[in-house]
Amino acid sequence: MDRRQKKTREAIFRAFTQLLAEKNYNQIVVQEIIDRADIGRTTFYAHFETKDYLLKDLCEELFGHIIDTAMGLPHGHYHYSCGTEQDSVFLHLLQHLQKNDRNILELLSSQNNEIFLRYFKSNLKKLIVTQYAAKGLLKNKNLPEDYLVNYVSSAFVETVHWWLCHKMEQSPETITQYFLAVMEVLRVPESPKALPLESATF
Amino acid sequence: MDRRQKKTREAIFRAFTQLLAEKNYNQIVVQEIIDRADIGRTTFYAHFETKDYLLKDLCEELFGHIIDTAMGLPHGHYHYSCGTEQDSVFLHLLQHLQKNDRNILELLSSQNNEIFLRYFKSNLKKLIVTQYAAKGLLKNKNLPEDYLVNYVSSAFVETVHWWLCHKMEQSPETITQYFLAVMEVLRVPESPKALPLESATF
DNA sequence: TTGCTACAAAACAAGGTGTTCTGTATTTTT
DNA sequence: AAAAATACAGAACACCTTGTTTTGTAGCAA
Repeated sequence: MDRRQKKTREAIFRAFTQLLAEKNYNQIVVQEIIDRADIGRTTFYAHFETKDYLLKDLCEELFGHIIDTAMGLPHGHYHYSCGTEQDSVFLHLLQHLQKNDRNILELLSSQNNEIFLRYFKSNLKKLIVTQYAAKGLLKNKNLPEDYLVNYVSSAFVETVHWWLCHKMEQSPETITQYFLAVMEVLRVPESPKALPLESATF
Repeated sequence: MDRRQKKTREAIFRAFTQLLAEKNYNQIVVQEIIDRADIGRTTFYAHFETKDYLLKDLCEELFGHIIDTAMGLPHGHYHYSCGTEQDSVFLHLLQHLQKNDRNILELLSSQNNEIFLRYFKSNLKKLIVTQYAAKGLLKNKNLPEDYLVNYVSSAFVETVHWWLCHKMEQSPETITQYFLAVMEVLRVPESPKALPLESATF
């Protein structure tokens, strides 16, 4: 790829990312991106058709990268047993996030977080499907499989969101424990018969 | 309230709701709302400062109404036990949705569903806090309470979303069962010691 | 009736969008 | 190295949307 193209593209991404961390997506105007990236108006439109496509491309780069890395992990043997969830894909994702690769945390914590959490969830679903559902690991005679795929993805993304709202004070291990705790229901497809009601009673 | 004001306000809401069911929120321009509501430009701005405030007011009317109704239910005694979850607030919410009061389903199913699901979740959180958390029903020694509030709210909204995506083919009772199934973990704050791993192994 | 209020219509400036044109610099091809 | 292709800058543009202002009319309430 032409060195000029690459530089321009990166300048646009950088400017856009900065702006997204500062203000609402809807309030960002193309001219601001152009000014901050210090490029010509024509150049921007030569690279991206609209602001929406720019966002799409940015997200694909960001989450594609994170998820692909997680997918590349040795898999198929993520066992949950108290204290030894070291090789969970989820723990790995959290650790990856903590590193703040490509300043993704600024985006996930900004006022635009819903946009990015949506992309995150969308990519995570693909991961859940290929890593778990496709291997029959999400079979449950009481619940539809796609309901569970959506459930697991949402729960994880919401866990990440909660973590970010708490300024990531907890360790990735602690957060993984929280998540696995609410996922525990997946381990026992049969309703437990007579367990003591100790907390919530719906 | 002046009869004219009321009529205008309703005409704007009606036009806006129609447009939201048809196209993306960002692509709706004020002039379209004005044209469809058949009012003067000045009149619109006399009622709503911006399109965003219009959306906010609409959502407050819609979800405030639904949640308030649910809050008005006799509460404090929603017990889960197989087959008798008839008086769950959640079941009641689903039944209320099914009635499609104020055409809320069109909005929740439209391409703008994320906007409305967000408002839904926000109001639902308040309900969860006042109906459950404030009464100590969400205490769990392993998980923070606000984590659980967010978890329950998200899980329910995602369940509703899943239901809508499946054209609401299942009965509210079935959906309530799905939801309560994944909420089951809240009933047993202690990790079960040695249950057989039958399905997912994270 | 007398105000008061809501509304309509038209015009307006300001600002954003996406395109076109011209000319220059950089990269790639021959 | 020369030639051709490509990426870019800058300016101008037609067009659209926004939110306000102005003027005049009709409905409502005291």
